[in-house]
Amino acid sequence: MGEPVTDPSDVFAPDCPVRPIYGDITSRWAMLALAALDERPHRFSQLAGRVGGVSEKMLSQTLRALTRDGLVTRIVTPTVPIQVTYELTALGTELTPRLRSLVTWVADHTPVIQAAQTAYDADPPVPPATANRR
Amino acid sequence: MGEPVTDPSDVFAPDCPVRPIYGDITSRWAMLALAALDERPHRFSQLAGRVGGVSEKMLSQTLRALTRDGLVTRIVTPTVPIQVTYELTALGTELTPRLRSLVTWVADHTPVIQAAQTAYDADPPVPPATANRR
DNA sequence: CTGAATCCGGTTCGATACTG
DNA sequence: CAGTATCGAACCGGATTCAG
Repeated sequence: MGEPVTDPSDVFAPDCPVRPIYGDITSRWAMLALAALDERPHRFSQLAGRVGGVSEKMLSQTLRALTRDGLVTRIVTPTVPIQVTYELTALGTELTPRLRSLVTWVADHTPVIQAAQTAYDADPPVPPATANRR
Repeated sequence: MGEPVTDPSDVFAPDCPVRPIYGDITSRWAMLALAALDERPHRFSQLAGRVGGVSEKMLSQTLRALTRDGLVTRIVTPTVPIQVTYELTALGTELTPRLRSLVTWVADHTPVIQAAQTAYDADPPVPPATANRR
């Protein structure tokens, strides 16, 4: 009966609660939004401008997820037109250094990694042998 | 002419080379594969068993990307049946601590974050007020 | 200005079957 | 054992449109 069905605290378990949260945090735009907010609070449109390539939809969606996770605060100033500012919460501030550490590492090693990619692409291991040589 | 079109070294630039690499590394299964390999080398089927919920296709695809990035080594032992072992490269070993730091943080704060989610869901900000109150 | 809602094509994902 | 081929299902993400 009481087996090691799946320990919720085990990241390797399919239903580990850490997975979805990790997904929120490492998502394509979340990393950039958090990096921007780590510099200083931003308004929606400022973020949209800072995070190159993001659509309003994705930005909105990303910010909502981060706000829901308690990493970002959404502050509405009832001016007219209305104004909304986003800033990191204490929790968010605690997280960003680790995220930055990761991003920085990747940035620092990008040349090496790109070299590895080029080498790999130049001589693809186990090439499409099975692929129909039409 | 020569404007600050987009600085490749700027993560906020849409074409920053760091983005795709970052994507490889933080992808849903990459994090788990790297975590497993950080413990010790694994064979394909061992990884498939360790990483709960991953399909062979995704595992294969993930490992190929990591290998291409120079983070993982693929070692083929021509026994019969053939045997393939994956292990971290020096580069990969350098990366995993930062990844672990991130995962550990999330794991440690999962309760708090889940509480935030629950609170958020209980009282959705700007609820469908506009939604037709028929 | 700040988003939410909708439409919708393209990509990704997972399950299964099959090959070397 | 270690993957690849295939196919339908699910999700992602952009453009557009509209409301508060």
